[in-house]
Amino acid sequence: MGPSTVKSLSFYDTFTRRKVPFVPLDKSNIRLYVCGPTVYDYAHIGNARPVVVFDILYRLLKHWFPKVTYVRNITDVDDKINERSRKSGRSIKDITDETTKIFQSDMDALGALTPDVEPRATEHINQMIEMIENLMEKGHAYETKGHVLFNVPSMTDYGQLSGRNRDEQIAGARVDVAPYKNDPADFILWKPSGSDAPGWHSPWGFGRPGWHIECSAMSKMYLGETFDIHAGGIDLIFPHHENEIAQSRCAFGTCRMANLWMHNGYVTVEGEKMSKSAGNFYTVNGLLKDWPGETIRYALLSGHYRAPLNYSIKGLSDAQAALDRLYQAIRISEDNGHHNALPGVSVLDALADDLNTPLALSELHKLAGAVNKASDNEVRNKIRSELIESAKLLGLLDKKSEDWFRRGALKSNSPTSAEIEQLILSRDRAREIKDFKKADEIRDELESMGVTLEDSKNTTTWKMS
RNA sequence: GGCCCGGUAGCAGAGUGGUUAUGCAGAGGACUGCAAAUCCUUUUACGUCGGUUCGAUUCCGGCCCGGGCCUCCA
Repeated sequence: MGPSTVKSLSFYDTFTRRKVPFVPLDKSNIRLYVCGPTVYDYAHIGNARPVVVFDILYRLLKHWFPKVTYVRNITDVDDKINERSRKSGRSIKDITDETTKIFQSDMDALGALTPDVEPRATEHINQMIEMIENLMEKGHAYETKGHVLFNVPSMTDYGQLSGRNRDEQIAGARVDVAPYKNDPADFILWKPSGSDAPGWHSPWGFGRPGWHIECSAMSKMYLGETFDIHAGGIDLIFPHHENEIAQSRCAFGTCRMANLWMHNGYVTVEGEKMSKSAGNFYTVNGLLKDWPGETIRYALLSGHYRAPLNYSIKGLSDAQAALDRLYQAIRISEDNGHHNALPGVSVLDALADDLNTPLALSELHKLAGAVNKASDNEVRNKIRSELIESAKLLGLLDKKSEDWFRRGALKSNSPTSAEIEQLILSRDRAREIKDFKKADEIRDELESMGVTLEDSKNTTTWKMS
């Protein structure tokens, strides 16, 4: 082994369909945009995947560069929201405000850092209108019957991200072409609102924006006309990101919107794609009632972000077991001085190579094994610090290990800590007088309450099993 | 129809042209009053048929199987 060398960052770019070295536009400020949620319902585990995966990207970039600006939008104007409002009788603001709050606290529970900016679409209507006017002036958009549409044929190299030409997509279209479109591929920038939908005054009458324009307008506002990385779920490649590119590049006259496009794979349930429309989804909020957020996070990281991830309860319990092992390694030497440790090179390398989180996790386990095996205290503490610093990059192991193992608050029927400590004391007394029958009875009693004891040389610790 | 991904041991899941992934589960052992945790040893692999090669799970091609996208979608 030579001296430890850290690889440079490289990521798979959807646009060029290959792994490319990361070359910042501006080393002093890395600019990252990730498509955020449409706030009308609880986030499901599939919505959480890009949040967690690109949270690691954010952490990694922050480790590499002095400043990163991370923008994740909140889509709070959308026909699905309108429909939810109509059906529930609740106001749109009520729904979007509450859903946003739940989303933020759920993602927080998953250990995702808060983005630097979380712009809401409804607070950027003016920027969108401005951009649409710009597109019209340049001949890329037209108005018809209250709708403003982007004219796809006006952009000669449309379709590069998704790798399909215009004829192909028209030939394969599953949906009838709206009669007001000049070209079947054209898409909506602005549409009219009646009394039943939210709207804003615009040069084209009272209306609301189309789906794609918010990301173009808000990324421009916070990150500029061209920025480093644009990321999101794989299903956003077409049409969402393709159309964002069309809007931004045509409005600004740039040759690219983002330098690098990253997309995470789907989460499946029982091998099938999970989606709100299919109804087969697990919400993060629901999962948090049964599992620590860190476990849910670990499970999301156990597969490579571009590969499909099959979600299962088995996967969660595997993740929990894996975290138990990591926390156990930290636990055996809880209070030692910090060593100003740096993340392990192997962990950094794994993440630097297109966010290889499964490999990074395995390196964490190797470090944990090294901690367990270390005979020298000094060495053990050093590796332990390295483990903790490495895990930070993955947003893991940030709790006190005792808190991790005593996750009692999760289950309402669990005994209190005081009750457990009391029983342990009784058992200790029994053990002192070698009444092992009684000692074992007490342990069995605790076990039946979900508490596992661990005797060490001079003390007994416990954990929730 | 067009385009794009995969198929690795019991499960999950990396990776590599020849050398241990990793976690869980299984087997044996150490430690323990007994356990738990930990440590040691250990059993199951690379869809299929060809090609390139001294050598392929790893590269190339055919085939089989599975999945996704083609204007709701993370």
